[in-house]
Amino acid sequence: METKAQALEIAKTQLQLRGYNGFSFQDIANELGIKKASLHYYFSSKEDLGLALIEDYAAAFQQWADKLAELSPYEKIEKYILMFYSFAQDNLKICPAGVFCVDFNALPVRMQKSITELQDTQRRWLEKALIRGIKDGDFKKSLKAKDTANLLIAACQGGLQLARFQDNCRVMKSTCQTLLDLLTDI
Amino acid sequence: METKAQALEIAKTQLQLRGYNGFSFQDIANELGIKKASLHYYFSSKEDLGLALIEDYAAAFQQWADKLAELSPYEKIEKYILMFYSFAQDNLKICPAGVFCVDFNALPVRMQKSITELQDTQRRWLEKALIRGIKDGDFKKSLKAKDTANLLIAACQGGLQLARFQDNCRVMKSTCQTLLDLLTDI
DNA sequence: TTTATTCTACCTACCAGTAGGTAGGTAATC
DNA sequence: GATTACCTACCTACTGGTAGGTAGAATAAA
Repeated sequence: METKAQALEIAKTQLQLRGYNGFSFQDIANELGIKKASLHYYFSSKEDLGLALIEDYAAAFQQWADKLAELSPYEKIEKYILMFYSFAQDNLKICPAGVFCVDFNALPVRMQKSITELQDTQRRWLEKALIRGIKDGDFKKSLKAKDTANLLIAACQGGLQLARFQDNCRVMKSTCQTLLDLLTDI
Repeated sequence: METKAQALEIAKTQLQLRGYNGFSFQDIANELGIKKASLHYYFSSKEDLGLALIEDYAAAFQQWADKLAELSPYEKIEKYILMFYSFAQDNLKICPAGVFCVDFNALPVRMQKSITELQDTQRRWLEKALIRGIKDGDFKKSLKAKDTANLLIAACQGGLQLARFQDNCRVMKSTCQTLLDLLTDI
């Protein structure tokens, strides 16, 4: 079972560094030191691996969100940005969801559905936090939760891409901080 | 010469819909109704095609920017967002630069350089408009041009991705409008 | 004005390499 | 003896890319 988890971990890294069409079973096998065919023992197809990757990330997000339940809306948003920032810090990785977006039209339908769901979950979580945050005065009263949630996701995803182009992970942080300031300032 | 331009156009569409690793010479040849080998008459390698794609987009941006020289800073930013929105309107395409970001680490060095330059050009253009806009009072005085330029790019790029996931191009528009409001409101 | 040459815009046929994937086997563990 | 965790050995389909050829248009030389 160790091997499967390792394979998944390698795949996740490759995905975030090179995109879904940018890595192969062979790459993973090489890094693991086993044969490519053996990977099919764990993942019957690349679609299968892709789905596992998405589910994994979805589960990690859920777990992450659960830990933050007690925090204030503002702190939640801060942590959300920080989560993305930690991607950038790690070799300028980008978010899995962002990766899949680019390849979206070249993806199997089941993966498309799964990734869309994941994205929806994140948006709903953000929206919920923002609704409370706006009511509580953490954020500007004039904000609409839905649009703001989208803006936050966009800034985080886009921020990761900027960081990669500028070869500097702090760009992502300052970009999102700029937005955060705009959301709170009265 | 017509064929080369057509090939480039098809490649551009494929790139924006499926990513750089999501289309092949064969795809383009099929759509053109010529043989794959004949494409190598125009583009000696895929890297060559990729570079042409980037240069093409860079030239188009320059031309676009030149036409806007007389507009006010605020109008320029508005048009910038609208340019991205027109991508989304056209089959939920995303920005070429955003596409290349995901595949970045899997790209030939020359392409990496070229795409980074393009991104820099856009950022400088935005920054210049913002510096004037902030001084003129089009935008909040407290804004830093550099960070704001990055935030705008991030929101546009990210907004396109959101639009694709939500299968609705207007999401991109409302996301960026939300940001624009935040940048102007006093 | 004819002839010779060269260029354009493709073609067929092929290459090595890699993609995802499968069939069937083996050695160790429960 | 069944299950687990691999393996070897293969397959088909496709990738980017090359070698060599050709019909026809353009250009230059006789």
